[in-house]
Amino acid sequence: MTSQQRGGYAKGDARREAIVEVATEVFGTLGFRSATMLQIAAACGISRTGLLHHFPTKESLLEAVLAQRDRTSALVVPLPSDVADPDLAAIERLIALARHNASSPEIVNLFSVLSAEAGDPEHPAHAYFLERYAAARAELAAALTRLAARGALVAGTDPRALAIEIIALMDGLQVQWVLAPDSIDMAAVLRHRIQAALLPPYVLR
Amino acid sequence: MTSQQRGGYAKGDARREAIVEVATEVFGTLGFRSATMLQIAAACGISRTGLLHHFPTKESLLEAVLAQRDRTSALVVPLPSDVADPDLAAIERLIALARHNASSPEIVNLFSVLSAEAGDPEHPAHAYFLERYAAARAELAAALTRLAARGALVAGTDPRALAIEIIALMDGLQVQWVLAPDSIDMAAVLRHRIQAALLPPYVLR
DNA sequence: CCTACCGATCGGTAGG
DNA sequence: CCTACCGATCGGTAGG
Repeated sequence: MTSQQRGGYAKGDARREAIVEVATEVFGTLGFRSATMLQIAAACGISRTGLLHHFPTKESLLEAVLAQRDRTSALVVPLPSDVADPDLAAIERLIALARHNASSPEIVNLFSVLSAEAGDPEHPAHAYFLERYAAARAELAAALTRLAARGALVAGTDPRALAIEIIALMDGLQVQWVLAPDSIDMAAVLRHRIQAALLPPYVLR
Repeated sequence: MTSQQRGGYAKGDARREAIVEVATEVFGTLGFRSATMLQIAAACGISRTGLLHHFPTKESLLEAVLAQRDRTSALVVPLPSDVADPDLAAIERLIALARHNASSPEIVNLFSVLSAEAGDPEHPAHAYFLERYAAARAELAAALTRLAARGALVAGTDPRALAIEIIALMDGLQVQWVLAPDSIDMAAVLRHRIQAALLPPYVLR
């Protein structure tokens, strides 16, 4: 027991956070299945069994990585509290997220690789992504439905179909962007598509 | 080469084709790195060393899988020779391909998983997908440019940006479709998006 | 956090 | 010199 801090876990927590960051990069590069605990431990500067002290299984480390992403993605692109139009703001957050992702290749890699890998029902993150996409479709469709009710969308727009399309566009742009970052402006393409669905005077930032 | 010829390799060729089909499914489910030669061999009903007789390395098997996909994708959705409008037909082929893919989950899995995995520069299929996407963007952009010159596209459409968007849409729809096939109509969403870029009297089949 | 281990399995190659 | 494999085993590494 060190006595630098009384009864706290600051040192262990900091180590865990550092491990989760390294694991995010390794899982993003190699996928969950191909990544090994030894590689992650080495990148952390600890032994494999040392790593297993903090995360007893490879799956528990994956859970921590996904939970950390869910926590921080809400923080990096916060919803302003003083917005005049919450539905429009929800859509602008998607564009801001795409813009932010373009400066975080390791996060884009992570979701691009894991979401594809998780198509296999046996994959440990299968349920996570199933729920994640269902929730994303439902939330975005709800916001678009409210916008349609106000006459903000072009006539004949199906909110649910547009929600599926926008989410697909974000994911597909990431695949191309990972391969050729300089050729793809994710935020610009996304913004252009969504703006095309809006009627004047609605303009995206 | 037919299978009736004297002194031919009909038996070996048939075996190789069967192996490539099995490998397509295994690589599509687990990705290249996580799939093992033993799993593929077992699924073929031969030994691992028997498999290595036909494909001396795992990478050579991946090459054969990708080459086979390139060959057959041109066959499943052929370009009709009597089309009045080749540029429009090229775009209709994309929709036909999406429709065809919805009945071939193993092919969708393969490209969804491999294209994400190949974002890593160390991945053996990295160069393949780099060239594949660059070529796809260039070809589609060229067709769209010709359509724009004829006044077939809505004013202000950037052919290259639209090409990137359409390809991203196809890829992103596949990710969602693999997770929830019944919730996603890939061909319908794709057709709707492309139709929205066309001016009357241009109508997609 | 480490050393010391386990049952099994990895991609690839030997001779027959 | 060709094909289509086999059982056994190489040196290393997997997750736990």
